[in-house]
Amino acid sequence: MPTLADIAKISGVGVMSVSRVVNGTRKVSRETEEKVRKAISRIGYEPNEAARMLKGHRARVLGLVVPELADPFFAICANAIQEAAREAGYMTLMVACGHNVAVERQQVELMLRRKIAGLIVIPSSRENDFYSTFLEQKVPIISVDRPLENMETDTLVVDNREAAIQAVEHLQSHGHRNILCLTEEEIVFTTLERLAGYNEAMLTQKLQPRVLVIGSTAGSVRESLPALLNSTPTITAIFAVADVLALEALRELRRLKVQIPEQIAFIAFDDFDAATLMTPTITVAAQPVAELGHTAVSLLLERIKSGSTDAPRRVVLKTSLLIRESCGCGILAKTSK
Amino acid sequence: MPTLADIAKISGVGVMSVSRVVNGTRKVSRETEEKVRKAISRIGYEPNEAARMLKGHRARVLGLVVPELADPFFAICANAIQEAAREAGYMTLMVACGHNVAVERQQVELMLRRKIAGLIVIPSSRENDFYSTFLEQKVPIISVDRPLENMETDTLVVDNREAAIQAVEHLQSHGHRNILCLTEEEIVFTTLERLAGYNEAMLTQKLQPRVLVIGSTAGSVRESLPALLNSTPTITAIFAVADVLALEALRELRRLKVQIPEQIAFIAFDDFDAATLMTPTITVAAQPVAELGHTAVSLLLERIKSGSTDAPRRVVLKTSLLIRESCGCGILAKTSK
DNA sequence: CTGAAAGCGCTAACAT
DNA sequence: ATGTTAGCGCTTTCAG
Repeated sequence: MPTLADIAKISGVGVMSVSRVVNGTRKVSRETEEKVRKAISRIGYEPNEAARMLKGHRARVLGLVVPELADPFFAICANAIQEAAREAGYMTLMVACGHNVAVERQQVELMLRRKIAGLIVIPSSRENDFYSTFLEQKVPIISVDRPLENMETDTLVVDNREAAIQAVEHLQSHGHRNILCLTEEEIVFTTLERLAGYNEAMLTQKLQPRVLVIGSTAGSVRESLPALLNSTPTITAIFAVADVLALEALRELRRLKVQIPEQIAFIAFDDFDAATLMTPTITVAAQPVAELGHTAVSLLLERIKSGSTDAPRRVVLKTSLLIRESCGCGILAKTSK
Repeated sequence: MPTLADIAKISGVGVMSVSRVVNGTRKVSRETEEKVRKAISRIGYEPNEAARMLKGHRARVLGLVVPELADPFFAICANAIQEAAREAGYMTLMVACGHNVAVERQQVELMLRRKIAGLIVIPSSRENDFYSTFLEQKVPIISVDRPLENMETDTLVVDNREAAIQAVEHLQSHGHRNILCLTEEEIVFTTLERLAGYNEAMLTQKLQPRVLVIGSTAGSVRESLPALLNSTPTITAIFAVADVLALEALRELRRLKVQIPEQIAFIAFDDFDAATLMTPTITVAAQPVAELGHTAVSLLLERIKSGSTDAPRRVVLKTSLLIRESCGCGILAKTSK
């Protein structure tokens, strides 16, 4: 693999001329450019990025840390991020840390050593002290979907609370008063916000919030849901704060032969594939996932280019309630309960 | 950001001693090690990977090229790859090229400049001449899911043909003789193999293959499927060679109020989420997606470590037919047709 | 076991 | 417009 110097020797010009031709940094005479191009195309040449970076420059690389890629939300978001980064001339160093903070901490340090220009992170947990090293080195960070608490970084989230309120109010508009909120054990920011929205919407209408916390084990829904459905007063609607929860619950309701939306109306978070395939189709609060990714890159690049250390920004994207059948909208003769 | 030399100065030892402590390369006396560690923890130190690489070493980085991440198959595969790479001490430079060869070509060259140690690729097209540069520079490649044609690289695929045969034979065992194969316009390797398997299974039983090619536009199924279902002889079963096709077809069948499996039995490729959520649940030919990812990394690392240029290997993983309801297995009184 | 020197491939900063 | 020089931060090499 030939170096700049090799090309210089062959084409009979100085190294800097070659460098200038390769990078288009400054004017070079027609003929030297010709000579250099000829030499390059003859023996081939690939600039060595490592050498370039030694001059103190940062790599044209963005770091991306997500909890995992198997989850469509993260995957679609990562896809959009990669795409946007690429279009801006950056490569993407990606880590799926398996929801594991130890891995997150270690990999993030490795990214720093590789001199990434900036970092986009969907934090796996509340623990995030290790990101301070980035700020010390003036490497900008943006957190997506969940904030990095107590960190002076840009943040991009969706309006989870408002989305939950919308969903619950919609169920209420169908006459439901006993609405169950299905939430998860692991306390992540988004879940809490949605739960808060649920509570707010219920209390505003002076309704009693009823929350079922689902453990992380697969059979967890199966254990707890049936009993709850038979309790008094009878639950007539369910709001699930995450798609995984919704899927499990729907499987269980299906097994119990519960009619949706007649016996139980249902609204879930996230517009998962199956939502339009099931009978009935599922009404969901949809997040602008790809937009989240693109926006994250824009915000980050802005910081990188300007080098500004102004007060961190918090950008909030809107969700949209996709009304389908499971909320009861498909049913013509809906009697109020 | 302090350098090795800084640490050396502070701790009052030579740079090489510092280097040796940091890398654990060779024996260092207790006390120098002590001094160095102290200095490091006092002012902090992060090795500069770029400088390390200048000595001709390749980066501990694997390249990963996939068509996109929004598709769960690629996402789960990428997830497994990242995980396995990380566990082996490699970072992952990832590109989702949007099924676009031009992007693939360009990004792959950038990876080369970054001195990646090896490349894992799910090719977006048949065009792949640009990968030859890697082989020239002795950077190993492994192609996953689809082979790199005419390239001397390791390949990891699943047995698509056999999977299709299994699926079609299963439908035949239910008495179906008029089985429609739903396939896509874009001619990718996997699709062709599955189609070939379908044809083989049909011809073996002296049955007439019937293939419907679905265009890439969303409404394509809606246009062509209804007419076909009314044609003679009546189709009684469908085999869809990809999950996207299956989803579209299932949506359409649902709209047409076609009973599955009574009127039409159905088997699809890929174990998509919705398969267990729909009514009926969908029988599928499932690929070992995560295993595909892990195996790819193992094979690649083997090459990287050994540096061997032996004949390329082709590893074939088995699929499994997950029998659920849509094939007709749930129906007790199944009359042969 | 330790240190000094050379140089990896490139570019910023000066020369010319 | 072009060439020359001096490093960037590290490790390989060779001497102590």
